[in-house]
Amino acid sequence: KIALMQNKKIVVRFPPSPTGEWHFGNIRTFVFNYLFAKKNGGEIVMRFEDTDTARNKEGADLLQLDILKKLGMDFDHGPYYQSQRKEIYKKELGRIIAEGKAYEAEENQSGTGKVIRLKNTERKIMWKDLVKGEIVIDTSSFKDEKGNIDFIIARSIDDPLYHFTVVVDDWLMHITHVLRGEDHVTSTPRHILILEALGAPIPLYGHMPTIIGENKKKLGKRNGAVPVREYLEAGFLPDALLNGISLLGWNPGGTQEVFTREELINTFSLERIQTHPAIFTGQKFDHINKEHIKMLPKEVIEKEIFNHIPEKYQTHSLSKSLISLIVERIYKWGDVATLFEAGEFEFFFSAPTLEIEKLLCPEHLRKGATVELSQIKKHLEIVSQFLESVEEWNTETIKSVLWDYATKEGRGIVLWALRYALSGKEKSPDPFTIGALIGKTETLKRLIYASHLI
RNA sequence: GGCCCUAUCGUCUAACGGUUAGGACAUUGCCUUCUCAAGGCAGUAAUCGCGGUUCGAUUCCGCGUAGGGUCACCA
Repeated sequence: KIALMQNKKIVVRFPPSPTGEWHFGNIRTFVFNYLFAKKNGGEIVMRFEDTDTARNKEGADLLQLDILKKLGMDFDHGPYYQSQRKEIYKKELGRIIAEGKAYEAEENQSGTGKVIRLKNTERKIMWKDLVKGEIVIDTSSFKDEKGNIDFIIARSIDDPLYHFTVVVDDWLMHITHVLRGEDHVTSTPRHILILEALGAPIPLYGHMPTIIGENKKKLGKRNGAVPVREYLEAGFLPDALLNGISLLGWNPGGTQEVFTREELINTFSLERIQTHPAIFTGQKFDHINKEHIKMLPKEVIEKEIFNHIPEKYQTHSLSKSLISLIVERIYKWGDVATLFEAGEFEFFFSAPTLEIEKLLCPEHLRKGATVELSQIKKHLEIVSQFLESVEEWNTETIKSVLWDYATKEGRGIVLWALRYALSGKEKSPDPFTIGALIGKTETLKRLIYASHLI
């Protein structure tokens, strides 16, 4: 708010460590930064915090950047790498030492050198957190086991630690809003102290609640943290993912739950971020994704589905006709292949194997009538005769020629037998649709085969 | 354990002192020209506990309980 009043351009940052993959815990922080910046015409700085070279993972930065790109989350500055900014930290560190605000201390964990500490006094530090409200923390809580309140900001003049580098960068990169996870709440007073020593302005802080796993522990590599990449690979839409992630710990107040990217940006506000942790289950993601699929143009849906049909079926002329059947059975593109792999549509491509008894419909569909295989045989033969006469072969004509007969003889009985004869499955699309798709010749062939079985 | 934060259906959440505590996902049942899918309708399900303040508390306060975060020469 203050920044807005000063008419200062909003600048946020996203500072991941290149130590692993995005999961829903850490990506959510960036999503909120992204939405906040876009909503307010601000800018985003991308900055890798890679000063702990031992923890860095080769290529993690590129993978993180790639995911961001796939999600359509762009940034305006960077990516910067802290490992390439050591001279800057050295200069600032040297300055505050010279000014007497920090000092070299003799002690050292390994006993082989010095360490740099920031001078500190016991006092209360307060800031108005953008999501949590006013927070007061006493610096005396920084005391180490020896009672030393001066905390370490660098291993040496050439080797600054996280608290120092973040603060210097946030200052030099003109960050106005530091929006980060709740795990940084207790380090905020340290940052303010360093900022004061530096003579730098203090940005606005906002700390979002943690996302926890089903065991109520912080989401992490070892705790249910599914990589966002896997969701992308499973065929979730980027905008749907953004929608689902946003709803984890934020909502605009009404009953709307499906939002386009634009709607998300327009309605986003820090005030409506939740103050308690949210459990990540991924439960709503399927549903949200389906809703997003429905918003897509018909041609796009058809194209995507076709592209996800396993190759060996793609070449078959039937594949395109199956699309309308597929669309209502999937939540995400990856489900298309799953459907085929599970053999759900196998009968469209080759005649099914049948078990005679299954031609009889289940008890509860018979409406009290007794059914025998000999009757089924007769039904199948008569149905074949009806179909024989159909000239224009499609779902409607097939249905109309059979409907009265099925109604008279018992729809459950006749249609079940017909459908099973065509599909070999207890659960499948309706027999008229199947018949229309596989063609008159194939339909009659399967019916005759089934009746000969009896 | 110290310090900080939090507490509404199974889950995500709405209700800025007065509601039959709302929605969504999931779940259950029914309907929808046999099954499945899709769609429609309906149902089950929550204010952590105890004290205050108040005519009236989900809402404000205190205590308790529970959960989260953090206490590095990691970030």
